[in-house]
Amino acid sequence: KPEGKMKEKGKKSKEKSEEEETPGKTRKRKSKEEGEEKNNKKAKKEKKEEEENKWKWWEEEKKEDGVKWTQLEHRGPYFAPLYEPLPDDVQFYYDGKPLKLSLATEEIATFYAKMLDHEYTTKEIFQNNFFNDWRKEMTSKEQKIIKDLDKCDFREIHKYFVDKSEARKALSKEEKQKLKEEADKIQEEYGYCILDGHREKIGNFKTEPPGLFRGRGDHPKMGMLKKRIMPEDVVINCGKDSKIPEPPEGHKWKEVRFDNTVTWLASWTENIQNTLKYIMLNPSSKLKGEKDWQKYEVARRLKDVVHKIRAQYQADWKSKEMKKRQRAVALYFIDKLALRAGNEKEEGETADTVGCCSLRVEHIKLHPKLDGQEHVVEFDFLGKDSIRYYNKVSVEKLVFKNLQLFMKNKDPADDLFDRLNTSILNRHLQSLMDGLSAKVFRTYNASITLQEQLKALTNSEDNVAGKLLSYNRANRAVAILCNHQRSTPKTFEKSMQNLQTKIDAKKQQVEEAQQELKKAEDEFKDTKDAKAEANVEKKKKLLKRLEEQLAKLNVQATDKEENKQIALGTSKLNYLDPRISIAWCKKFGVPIEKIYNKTQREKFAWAIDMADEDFEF
DNA sequence: ACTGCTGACTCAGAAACGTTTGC
DNA sequence: AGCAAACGTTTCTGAGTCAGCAG
Repeated sequence: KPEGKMKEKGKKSKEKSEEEETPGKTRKRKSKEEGEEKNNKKAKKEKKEEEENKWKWWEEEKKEDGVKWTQLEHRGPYFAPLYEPLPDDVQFYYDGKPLKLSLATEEIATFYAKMLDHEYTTKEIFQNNFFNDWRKEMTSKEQKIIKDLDKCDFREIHKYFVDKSEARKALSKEEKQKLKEEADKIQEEYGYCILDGHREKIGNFKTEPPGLFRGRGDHPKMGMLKKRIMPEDVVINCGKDSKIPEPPEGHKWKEVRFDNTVTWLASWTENIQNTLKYIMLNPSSKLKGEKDWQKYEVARRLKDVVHKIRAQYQADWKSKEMKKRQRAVALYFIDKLALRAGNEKEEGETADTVGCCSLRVEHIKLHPKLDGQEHVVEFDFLGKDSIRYYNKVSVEKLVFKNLQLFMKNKDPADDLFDRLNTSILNRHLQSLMDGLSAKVFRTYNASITLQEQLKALTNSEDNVAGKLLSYNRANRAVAILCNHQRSTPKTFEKSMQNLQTKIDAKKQQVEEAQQELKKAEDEFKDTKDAKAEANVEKKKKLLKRLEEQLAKLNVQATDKEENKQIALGTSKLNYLDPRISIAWCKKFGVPIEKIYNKTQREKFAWAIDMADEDFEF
């Protein structure tokens, strides 16, 4: 099979390139390699076997509509461990005096105590929500005593957990190994299911442990008590003919059903927002992979009609119907800026965040002229996960005029698109193309941007490191488009400095090597003997190596700086058609391992198997 | 046709964890 | 060689999207 050969080649070239990058580096690495030789053989054999066992579901016929599986068997969720009471010498203090708490009250106290050095616990909403919920679980005796959170002293409990986690870190290698083996055993038992005759990995097979709810951003429910999930809360879903999972001893399930039109294995209702939580499969599974593949196919279909759609919404900017105009401007934002759809949310139940359709007047500012540009819209709002979206965009004159119109006679807190919501918008989109909804534009624009950027930035003359920098830059362009942010890593400044120090040192080495080469060349000129000639060659090699190392460091520094506040992972995992990246790898001889780690390769196995270097999104 | 609500699914960054690197 | 810092990976679970249904 040509595909198989391709893969082998990729692997070999990877090993080779890694050797080249560390020429003659220390015996340590070598001896390590030799020592691993034995295991290597075994590992290779296992790898091969595993590869043959891999389920190539993408080569199979698809199931009829709505049916997700015919066989599903699993062990049910793995429940969070029960609460272990504190030792007697670890005490809670109220108003300066030690107070022995009932078991339930103590457990909740530990949730708070564990978070003591987190910023959350300083927030009033967090404290109030916590205290309210805590008091509900107290005995009436405790309720009479504990009336003021400020008089509660959790510090001893806090210290107990800090010490405990440090003790765990300090365990010996053997003890850690043992713990790991125990965890692996649980993973083996509960972490997999059988789906249509194949063993598939489950994504989250553990129930969420009880604790204090931590929302993102300014969440009105932060600090509330998240209750322990019991088997009696859990609905099991499995195949009719398969073995029904056993509930933990002395317990029963809330319900067992056999619904093969859904993909979840178990579910329960979470008590904070009263919404459902599910146990589902890992991204490497057929069920997830097939859906992922399909998502990109829908986005590729959009590619064929996007010009028509754009022409139409531009025409609609002049529509007589206000509703149509709003729809057309909103769609323009979604297309151009990759905004999310923006469903309405229940006020007071969640953090105040918006997407396109739920934008309010206060979230945009109109500048007829700004920094030499015309018709500038300044966006400033909190989006998903309370991540700030800030952008100044020059828009078409008609869009600008329409926005002025939409904002006329409105308060800052009024909806910008008062005649529009996501269901109107999506119904319209569905009528334009089967399967089209607002989020498809994000997928489409992300993927097409990657493809274009890769084309524009990659230089086939570059070495692998240089090509990877281009890849990262293309990836970064997408992350910026989708506003995928991260907090600047705490150690950023310092590690940047360290890198700079290394660069300076390397520069010096290069200079020295240059001088030495010069010296060697002079000597050769004088003596013309073979030894001197060999020396020249040696120095040349050294210089070349050092220069390469310096170049690599410089590339690293650039990459790091450009990346400090941008999260590449989300787009890589969720928005970029993996076949684009794989085609690029094959075309430019970059090993796939350089851009996708093991987990990612498992998730994208379908794409790795089917994409060749000619793939076009 | 719109409204509200629910269910099922994707997508999101932080934090925990494990491995590698550099001193 | 040994240890801590840095870095990459995995886990966790909250926050969205979107379709379908009842009224």
